[in-house]
Amino acid sequence: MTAVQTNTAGSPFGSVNAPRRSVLADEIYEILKSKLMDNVVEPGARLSIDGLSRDLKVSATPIREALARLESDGLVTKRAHHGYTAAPLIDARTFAELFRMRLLLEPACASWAAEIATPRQITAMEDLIAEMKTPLAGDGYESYKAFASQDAAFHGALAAATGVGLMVETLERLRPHAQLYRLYYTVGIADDTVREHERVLEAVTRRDQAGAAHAMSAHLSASRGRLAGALGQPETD
Amino acid sequence: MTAVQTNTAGSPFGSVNAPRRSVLADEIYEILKSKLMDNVVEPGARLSIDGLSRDLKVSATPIREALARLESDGLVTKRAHHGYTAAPLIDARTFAELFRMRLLLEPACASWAAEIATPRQITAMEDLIAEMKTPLAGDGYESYKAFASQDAAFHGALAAATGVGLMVETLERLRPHAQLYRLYYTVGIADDTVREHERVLEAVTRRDQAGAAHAMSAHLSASRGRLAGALGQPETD
DNA sequence: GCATCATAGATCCTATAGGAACTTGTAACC
DNA sequence: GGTTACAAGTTCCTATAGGATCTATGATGC
Repeated sequence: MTAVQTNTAGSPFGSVNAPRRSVLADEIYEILKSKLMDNVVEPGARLSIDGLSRDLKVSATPIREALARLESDGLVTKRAHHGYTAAPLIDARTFAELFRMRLLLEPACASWAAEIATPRQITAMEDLIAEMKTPLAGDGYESYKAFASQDAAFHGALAAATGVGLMVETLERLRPHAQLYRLYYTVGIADDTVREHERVLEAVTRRDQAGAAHAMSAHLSASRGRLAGALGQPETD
Repeated sequence: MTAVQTNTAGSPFGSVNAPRRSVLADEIYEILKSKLMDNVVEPGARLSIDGLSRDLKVSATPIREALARLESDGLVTKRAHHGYTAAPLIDARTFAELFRMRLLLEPACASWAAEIATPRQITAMEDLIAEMKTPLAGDGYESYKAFASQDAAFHGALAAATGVGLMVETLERLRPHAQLYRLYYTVGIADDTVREHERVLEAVTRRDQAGAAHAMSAHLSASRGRLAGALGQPETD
């Protein structure tokens, strides 16, 4: 945890001359959420309120609020009088549940998107796929993280193309990519993923709902198979 | 804490002699969550931190924490420097999305439960159905609330019977019954609901996965039709 | 050597105080 | 009558202080 005080104005969070559009607690929330999603804070790591207060040079109050929100988000766990801990790394059971839910939700998501996605949304998804084809710069860990981020962006854009806010929220809540991205490090980046995304988007583009659902189902099953090895378990089906 | 610790008669949180298993912020969270889920706090109502602090006779700190958690839960909304508001009543769009997601999730839920529900879990669901058949005591509003609570309990038990924690969480997060129960007041209590629950459970009991899914799908479609009138919109499909 | 107890330090939790921001009411002006 | 400016009151937000709880370490007794 490094100090955030980078501004000569004395405020940790930007110019004192600009009107505040958010409050400190919101900003702390975003900073901590980012660190948790990016695994800058390791899964299972202790999060000390006093420590964060010192590091971020703010009082405990906004820290507590931010952590309370993150608890409800499922990103941290809290034990009374003991403090907060970053949610643990995904285990085999959660992995299985996660893919089971994804295999229920995301083919339907693709099908719905095939029904009503706008040309603009489709173009945006094409751009995301093109971006995924660009060789990634940087060393191993960072490139896997970037890949996972692109992967997540494609799935997120597809959900948004359904126009069903509750689908977007439901998938966001599962946080598949934040939970799975570390597994990419073991199994490597898969060109297959990009091709599978392309097949999903082709079906969406030609308004083939069943095709989109099938392509997404195949993508998820393959993804599960690729990642399962990283968990030290063989694929079960 | 001195005021609460020495105040036996007026303590909002029970006996001062019992060891505290939770902290004040947790208890405030439960109290407020209960009031929001039960609509004791009206949808759209202002929630004043200072007001709650005075009413509950605690400082603003645990109030703020509890509200922060409830914001992430989706039960309240917050505007910086303006305060918190109870989440608004369900509108037609959210209603449509809610049933769309339920029709995706809950037939699968019933199917999964048909696969692995234990006899004990099935018996518990039978008990819940029997309870729903008991004529409800009390006046209109309270009986509709009780009915909605029983309805929710049956669906919750079914989700638990899948053994998939993420399914339980996902359905909990949608909070269908807390959002819909007010609509029961307009359309009345439906004996059909009980019969539909019975059909779902019969299929689960005989391990008929497709039958369970179909029965749940029929139940949700019928429920949607019954409740849609209360929204001032005709059923669209 | 092991178990128990006491102590110190760290951390968590809540109350309180003070400043910032917002809302409402009133007076002055056109 | 409508508009603008200002003041007062209310509420939100954060820092600080103090007490409660937990953890680790050392001392003592068996």
